[in-house]
Amino acid sequence: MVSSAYPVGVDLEVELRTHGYRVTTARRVVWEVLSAAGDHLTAPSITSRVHAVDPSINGASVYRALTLFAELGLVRESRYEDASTWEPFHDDAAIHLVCSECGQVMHHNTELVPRLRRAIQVATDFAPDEIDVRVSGRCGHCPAESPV
Amino acid sequence: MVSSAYPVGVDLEVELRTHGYRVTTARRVVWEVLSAAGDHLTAPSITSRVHAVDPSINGASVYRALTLFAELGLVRESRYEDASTWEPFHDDAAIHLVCSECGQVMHHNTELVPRLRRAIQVATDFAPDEIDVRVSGRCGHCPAESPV
DNA sequence: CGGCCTACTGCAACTCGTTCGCAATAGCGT
DNA sequence: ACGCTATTGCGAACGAGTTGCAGTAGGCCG
Repeated sequence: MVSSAYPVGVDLEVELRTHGYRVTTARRVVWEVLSAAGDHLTAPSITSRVHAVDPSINGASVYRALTLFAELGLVRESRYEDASTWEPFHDDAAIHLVCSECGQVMHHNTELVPRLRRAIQVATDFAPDEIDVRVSGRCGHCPAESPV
Repeated sequence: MVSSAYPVGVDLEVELRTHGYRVTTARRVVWEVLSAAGDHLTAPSITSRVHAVDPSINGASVYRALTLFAELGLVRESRYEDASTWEPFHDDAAIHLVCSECGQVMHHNTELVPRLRRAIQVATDFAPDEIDVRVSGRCGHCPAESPV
């Protein structure tokens, strides 16, 4: 809820320069929007927030910045419903609770995720890389729907 | 691998008639494709397989059939990468192992999923509905990539 | 078995998120 | 400050998915 509540701990400028990329206004603004939100944002909503800050930044550049950040491992893209969402990178153990009423996405850390990883390694010949857990349901702030 | 390896156990005609829908060629063919594959299929690939059987079936009808099946709870839609995929419905306990080499999607059942559900109920005020677990990694048939 | 009603389909145009090519612009090393 | 070139803005293009409409074909009824 609070801005920058995210344990980002990443200095964008350093990150970019280290990899030989330029620090530009577009990239800086997109990064600000992302880390201020902390949460999942769809690309279109990122674009409009970016425009609120600086309308001269083109939508295509927002996509390009997001793609670059993803390559650098600074953000993660995932698909919810009919749009892709982006959020600052956080580790696997955080699972996503998506409220089907209000659309809010919450995070929850559980020891069961690393355990799941181990279970897969033991039970199958599949070598797990990323684990993405997404739970749909109803959050505490949304009223239970009346029975049909 | 084998056709209809899926424990579908659903008679499309009955299901449709019960709900007052007509049994049409388009719906039958889409259903055949889905249950023959058993696996995750993207809408475009479903469309092309449908066309292989009957080229006169329009793409729009494929989408309409899929949407209807989803409403009836016969298939489930989920988003992988940049396209939505559809598969015959199976219960939550099955998680998805997506090989990033060959793209193959496997299922794996684990007791940890119901446990995860309980853990969420206990630890949060979120009321979980569906749980979707997706693991990316490398399947047993794909060679390990050489170190960079 | 045949005919009618209307759910469903095929078609084509449309929306909308995302990408691309290219000329202009602005980082940043010197 | 200067110049090289990575990056941007723009507009056009793309592709998945949707929609309105007129024609077609399920399937109920007589």
